[in-house]
Amino acid sequence: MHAQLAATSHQFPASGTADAAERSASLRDLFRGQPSDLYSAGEAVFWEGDEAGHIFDVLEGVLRVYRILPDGRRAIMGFIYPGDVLGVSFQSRYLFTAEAVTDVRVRRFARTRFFALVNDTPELRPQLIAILCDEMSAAQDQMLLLGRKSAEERVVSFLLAVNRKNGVGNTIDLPMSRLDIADYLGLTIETVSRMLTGLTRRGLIAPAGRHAIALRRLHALREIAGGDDGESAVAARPASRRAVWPN
Amino acid sequence: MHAQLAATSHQFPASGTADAAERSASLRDLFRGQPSDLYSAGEAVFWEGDEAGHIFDVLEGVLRVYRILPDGRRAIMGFIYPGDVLGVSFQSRYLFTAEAVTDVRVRRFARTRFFALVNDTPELRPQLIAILCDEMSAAQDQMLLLGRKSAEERVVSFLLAVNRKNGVGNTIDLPMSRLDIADYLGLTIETVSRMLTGLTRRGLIAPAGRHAIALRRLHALREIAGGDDGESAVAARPASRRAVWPN
DNA sequence: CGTCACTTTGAAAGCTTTCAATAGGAGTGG
DNA sequence: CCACTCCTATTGAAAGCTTTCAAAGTGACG
Repeated sequence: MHAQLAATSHQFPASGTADAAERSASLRDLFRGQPSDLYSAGEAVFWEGDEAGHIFDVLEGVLRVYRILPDGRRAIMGFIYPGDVLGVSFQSRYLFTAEAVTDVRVRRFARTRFFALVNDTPELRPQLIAILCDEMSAAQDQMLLLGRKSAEERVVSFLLAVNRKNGVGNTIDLPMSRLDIADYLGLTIETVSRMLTGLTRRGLIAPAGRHAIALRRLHALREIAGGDDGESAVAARPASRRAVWPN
Repeated sequence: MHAQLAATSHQFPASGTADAAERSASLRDLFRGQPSDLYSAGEAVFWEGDEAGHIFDVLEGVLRVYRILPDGRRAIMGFIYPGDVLGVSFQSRYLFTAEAVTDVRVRRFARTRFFALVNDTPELRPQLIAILCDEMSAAQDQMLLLGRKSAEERVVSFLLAVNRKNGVGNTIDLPMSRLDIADYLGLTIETVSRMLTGLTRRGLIAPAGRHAIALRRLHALREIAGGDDGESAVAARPASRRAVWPN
């Protein structure tokens, strides 16, 4: 349930699961009617340090958001999927660069107007807080991963997170390159590759081409991942995405 | 300016620097009149997974907030200082344990009532968003540190962050143990110790007892830290803590 | 002043990275 | 439609940084 991949975004529940109150005024409805922009794979949507002019609703495609150290080392803070809202956790400037991994379609909304509207709409305010809390939760999962997990645990955690967020029946799509994955997990491409090879050899996963992997033994994988988040945690916290401001 | 240490808290400007608008209704004013609770060093204020009943204003002392993997590995998500507000980024449950590093005095406020009040007070709403954005910013700094910095860079980044947040003339107080620092930086106590020894040998720092360190050559230290955040970034983003909702 | 916990230091081991080369795929042009 | 080229991914071997294991040193506290 916790959007581990989306360090800086929030995925709303599928429309079918929204209750009446939420359906009547969802944050993402604000983007309805906004013109949609296209970005080709590799293009930047905005740059770290830019004036934070807009907030984005991702309709199609996947983005990576990252920061870079002066000497060029890159750390990817998260991958943004369709249904995520990108850019809510900024004040005046973007804290990272957002780049299209695949071709991407987004709707843009002026940040100023976005906050003004949310501020004026009582039903939307808790949703904004919920987004930010989800982002913090994902960021903390990632800090735990980066600070205390082994290479294999990181890779498996990543695969499971992708499966939760975007998986279709235990097969996951990985549109990003190995370098992207490595920079997200604090590893090198070689290490990521070796871990995937090892998991394959043990029959835990089955790569299908470069950008798809079938997860074979979810239970074993979850055990490897560390078990700190994921299904078990979800079971323990079923309502975590619901109302924040208890009206 | 970004509160790198406070992964889950927000430090308000000193009262003297607050402008008129902020002074009239600061978020922390909500805690005025609340009874203050004392926790001895080592005591937990709340536990990960607990129902998130309260939000805390830290008056004195330092806290550590952490998560633990099933096998016992610990990752400290941040240290909370006086002036920080703890617990705003939770939905229904606490995402981590908060424990007193030193004796601590806090004011408690029911989370439900806190959000209700903020929701009903237009001047406070942007402040809440600002807190959450600052937390995200700190979390991202930490992800960059954990994912892409060397042991020495991590230790120096930490020292500089403490100096920015709590330093008095280039001398910093480190109330937490080496184990706490290690678990915060994704290292071991031995590595932290070795890095401090190395920095001392090179004349970059001068330990004064176990829990205080004088920073000798700030410029050189900043260079080691990686230069991604800190003073330079502050210079480039002077107004980042100010208004969020552009009224 | 002694004990206990924390910190520092040393040496060896281990995991990940680095450097290097091979393999595999996608896209392009003939 | 196939061959060629380039980019990405995988694999191998050695190096390096951090950890682990162990022991000595230091400081706080009773």
